[in-house]
Amino acid sequence: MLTTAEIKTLRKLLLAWFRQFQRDLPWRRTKDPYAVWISEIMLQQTRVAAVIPYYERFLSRFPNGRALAEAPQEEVLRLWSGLGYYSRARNLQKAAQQILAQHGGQFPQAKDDVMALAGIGPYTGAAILSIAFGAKHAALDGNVARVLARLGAVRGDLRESLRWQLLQRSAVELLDPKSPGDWNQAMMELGAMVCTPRTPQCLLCPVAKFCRARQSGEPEAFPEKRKKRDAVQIVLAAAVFSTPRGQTLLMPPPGNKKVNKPAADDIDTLVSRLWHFPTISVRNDVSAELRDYLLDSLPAGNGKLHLEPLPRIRHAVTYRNITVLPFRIPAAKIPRIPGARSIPLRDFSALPVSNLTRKIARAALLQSTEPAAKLALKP
DNA sequence: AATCCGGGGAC
DNA sequence: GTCCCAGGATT
Repeated sequence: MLTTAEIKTLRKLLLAWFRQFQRDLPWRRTKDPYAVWISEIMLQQTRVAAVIPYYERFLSRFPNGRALAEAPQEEVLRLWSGLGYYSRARNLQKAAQQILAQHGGQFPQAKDDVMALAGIGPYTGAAILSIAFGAKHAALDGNVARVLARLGAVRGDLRESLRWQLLQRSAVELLDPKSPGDWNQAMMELGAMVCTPRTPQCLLCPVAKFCRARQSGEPEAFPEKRKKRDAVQIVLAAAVFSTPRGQTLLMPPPGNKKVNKPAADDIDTLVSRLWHFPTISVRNDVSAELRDYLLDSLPAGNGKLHLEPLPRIRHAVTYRNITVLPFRIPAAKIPRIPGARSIPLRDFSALPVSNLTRKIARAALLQSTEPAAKLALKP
């Protein structure tokens, strides 16, 4: 436990450090609640470097809540394509529509109203309210939890309910009531830049003298590592149709089916419910199973299918290790399948796709015998 | 309380 | 290869 005087000193030291050394990030140049909101959603479980280009593009395409609320969902997903956790984008637009309908397009300032928005939980609500409105809410995320666990030498799994509540109380106690937004960002910045998971830079830490983990001699021993579930191996086969003009075929986002518990190799889930190559989960004879699947889905009389194996692709999502075996299928024209689209293999920017689909397209391009394709790839 | 959802940079 | 990231929704 820290004394009141120690807490005041700690606040002063950390805030001074933050104000001197903070990174210049795009969302720190504004207090517009809409912009702060977009940044906080994008930053969920996603690193700063990955977010920056998406943030810039998204705000330039959707400058305000109304533009976001009134856009086609596919356009929102298209701007999110590649960032992952696509329910964030779907919830983001839903919340924009809530704000338009219930708050006249103005981002709400009451905590209950903010927490009622789709995709906004305890962390994000506190972050937006403190940063955009200066409200006194402590934001507890993974970075802050680690910093607090080290400051107090907290043992055990931080995500455990009671322990998270303990950390939440610590966060509230330390919160600087004079500048809650800067304080929350300072705690996160410290966690991201100094008090890092593996090798904390205690020599650079402005509050090291208050840190019990440092006093213990092994700060990196906090917090306790959490155990992960065993990985499942999955093998998929994907069809990459290819016309002389460089067009290929993508299947539309799968509709929402009422499956309680999808299998680990459920294709709809693995393609993130976005546009995707014709894909199946395979067991034994890969090309034969893919051929059978295609002959079933294609209109009759499409002739013979020539399947050329492409280099295999590795992709990891949560607990799944996916191997994709792509096949290039030369075709004079793209077969007509209801809902499917013909698009250039070289440019998927018109449709929302996951990075798994991008990887398959890239493998097909690299393998292409067309010289121009290789030249166009490398900048 | 557990599980799931993407993806990749840092180590 | 492993870890985990400015978490939230769902069950």
